Amino acid sequence: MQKVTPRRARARNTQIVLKTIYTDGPISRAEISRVTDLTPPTISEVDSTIISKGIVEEVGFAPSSTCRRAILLEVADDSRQLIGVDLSRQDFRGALANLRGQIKHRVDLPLQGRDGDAALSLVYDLVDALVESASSALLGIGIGVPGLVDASKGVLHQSVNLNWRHIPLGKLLQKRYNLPVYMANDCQVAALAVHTFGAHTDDELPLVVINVGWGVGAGIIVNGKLMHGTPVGAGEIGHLTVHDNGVRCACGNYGCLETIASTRGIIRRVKAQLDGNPRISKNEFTTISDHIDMDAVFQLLESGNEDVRQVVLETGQALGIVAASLVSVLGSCRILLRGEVANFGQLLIEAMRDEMDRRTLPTLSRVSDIGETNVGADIVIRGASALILHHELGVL
Amino acid sequence: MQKVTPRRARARNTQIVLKTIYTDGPISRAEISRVTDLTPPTISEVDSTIISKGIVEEVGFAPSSTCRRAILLEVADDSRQLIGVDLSRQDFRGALANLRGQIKHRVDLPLQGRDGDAALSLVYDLVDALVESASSALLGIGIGVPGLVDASKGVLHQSVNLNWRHIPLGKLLQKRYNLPVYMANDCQVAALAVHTFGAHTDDELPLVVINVGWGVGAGIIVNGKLMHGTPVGAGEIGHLTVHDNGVRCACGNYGCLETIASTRGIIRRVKAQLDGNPRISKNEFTTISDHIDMDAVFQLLESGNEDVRQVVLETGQALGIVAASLVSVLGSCRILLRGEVANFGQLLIEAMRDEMDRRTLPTLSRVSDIGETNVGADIVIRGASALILHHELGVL
DNA sequence: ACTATTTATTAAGAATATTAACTATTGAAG
DNA sequence: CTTCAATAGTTAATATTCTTAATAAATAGT
Repeated sequence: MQKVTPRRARARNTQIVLKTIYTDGPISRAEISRVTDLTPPTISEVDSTIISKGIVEEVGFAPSSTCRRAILLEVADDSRQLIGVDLSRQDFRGALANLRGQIKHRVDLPLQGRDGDAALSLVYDLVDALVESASSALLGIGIGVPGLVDASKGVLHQSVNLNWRHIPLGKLLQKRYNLPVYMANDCQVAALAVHTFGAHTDDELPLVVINVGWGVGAGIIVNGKLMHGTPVGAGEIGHLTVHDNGVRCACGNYGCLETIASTRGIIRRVKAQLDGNPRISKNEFTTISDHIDMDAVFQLLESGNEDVRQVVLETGQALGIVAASLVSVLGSCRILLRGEVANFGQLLIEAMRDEMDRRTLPTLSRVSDIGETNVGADIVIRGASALILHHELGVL
Repeated sequence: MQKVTPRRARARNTQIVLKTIYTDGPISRAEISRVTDLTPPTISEVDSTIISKGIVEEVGFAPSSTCRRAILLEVADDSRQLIGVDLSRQDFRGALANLRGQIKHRVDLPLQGRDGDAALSLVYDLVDALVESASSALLGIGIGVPGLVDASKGVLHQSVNLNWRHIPLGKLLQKRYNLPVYMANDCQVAALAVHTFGAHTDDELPLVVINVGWGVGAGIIVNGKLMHGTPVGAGEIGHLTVHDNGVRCACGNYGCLETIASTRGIIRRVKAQLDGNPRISKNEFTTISDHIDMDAVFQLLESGNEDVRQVVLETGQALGIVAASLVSVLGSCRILLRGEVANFGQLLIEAMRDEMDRRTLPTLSRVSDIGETNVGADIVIRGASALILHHELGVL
């Protein structure tokens, strides 16, 4: 708990005003006053400071009748830039985004198998290039990274693929660039992107974004705040057991969600199905089942292959089991899928929904939702930049 | 988001000071200043107001050498009273508690099958009696009630046994007694009791209190705050499926946790085991298996009955499945059992632990904890009074 | 008695939000 | 064209609060 000084009080009220302009703008001072319950003089004072900083600008007049026209204020979207970094792929990606999370400049650096210090130095290269290209003042650096992240300390405890352990990435970058640095797990950051830039309207339900890729993880937002876990580990659903007698997982247990609902798991099962079912070998994509990748799986599904359909349904069931857990713990929530697997569309989602309904209190599942994310491919980069928005401007 | 006025800033800082005295007291003004980072004049000012209100008092001097002795401040435990009400039992119970949650006066009113308006009027009788008996100023009314509660609106949406639906209990009581009223689900309130009055030291891990009684529910506290669900439903784990081909549950699904890990479920299974195993009928407690209750189950277990032991292990496994879900969603956490079932002790807990370990990421389960609550029989009453402490005084 | 040291209070100063008064703008009515 | 009602926005004065700086108080050792 932090004490409240007049300065902090002002900072907080400024955040409230800024958020109001960000979400409701263009908006007049008088209207801000009504919405926030702050008095007009305070609004004027606060506005004059954020206008002088260039974050907000006057953009014209509101139409009016029988009285003075109101001056409309709007956030100057390009007055600041955010550096969003996505370290969850085979290539390190980063971008400069504006205050709306719109990407202005992109940098991709192929990882080419690097890990450890070499990978770290690639992060520096990436951010160097972005800082170099910035066309307006930088508000900070946001990072989405796979693995266990202690967001409050800026420490990446474990990232298997990068062979990083207990890297104080936050401090390292903060010192090098002298900018605020915020980091979180890539799944969490993706959830933040949906929450901040997504098209959903109701802010009520807890939001869960499940990422199904090489591994499986979830980002959870409750009451507009990211659940980090204390200190780490919220949303680590990939190793929840979903098949009592399933295959062995790298974690040592059996039947983890990742063994079923991950690109690896799906491809493995499709292969197994096809191998046991030689008639399929006529299909051009699968003459040698070793060549199967997710694209091949999608095409097989589209061509009406029943084996693949079964695999997709199984995947949905596995995800449905976990969805039931999420709903039981968090209460009714909105669950969104992300990753290549989302391309399975309604077939997957309906299987998931059925399984969830079967496994959880009807009262809760009835008001819960399952769908796909609508943010697009840059979801992690944009989520990472949203981290900065949240912390620096208090926007949402 | 609420604007910050000087008045609110002061209120917040007062809360910080009060909390410091509550948790660290007896403590001197100078020490409070160091801990909270507020300056000595502010501390003096704030203290003088809460001392004049009687909530805090000077209780002597700190031993000192070579300098002026510090005056120690302490919360006047009995300067205010809290009304805590537990509506989750067959009799309605309530009590007057002091600021430490120590119970000063108790009222029990047998429900005798009443429900609906008759039950509501019994609540009035209960609170009437408590208000009557109050020996110092009342800070508010806290209520723990079974069912789905919208805490922010004070509405009880559903309480099956009481046959209540959408009762605005908060408003009703607030009007009748003109006191602040806070309510939450009985399981949530129990978690709050553990968090506020329990003996655990680290405030880090999320805390989950699982109540196993006629039904099963959990209260979840993350970062010192109760998760309510939005608007309701967090911790409703009773109807998470744990047996794929289990028995039918009242909720319409099959194999819910409640069908296994509840007093009903346990007694049902013990009966079934004994019925299929006639040699046991020699046992005096079970000559007619219809007479079995939880006491009989405990005695059978103590006498080394293998069937009952199996039932307990199964119960632990079912709870372990749910524990795995909790840990996967929330991250590592401390899970405490409460209710009659906790009497099974280590046998149950170890079964639960084993199953959880088998079903969740070792990194997370390793730093998670399973145990029993240490608050005692009045846990709901005390938790309900803790609700008032939190909201009115900001203590924890 | 004097001093060093810590505690606590008092007095003055700076920041902030509020109230009340005032100016500015706009379309419509006279 | 002037006046008026209504709303937007600013200015000046006031109150609250936290902070800094100065002051008083207490205590054990010298």
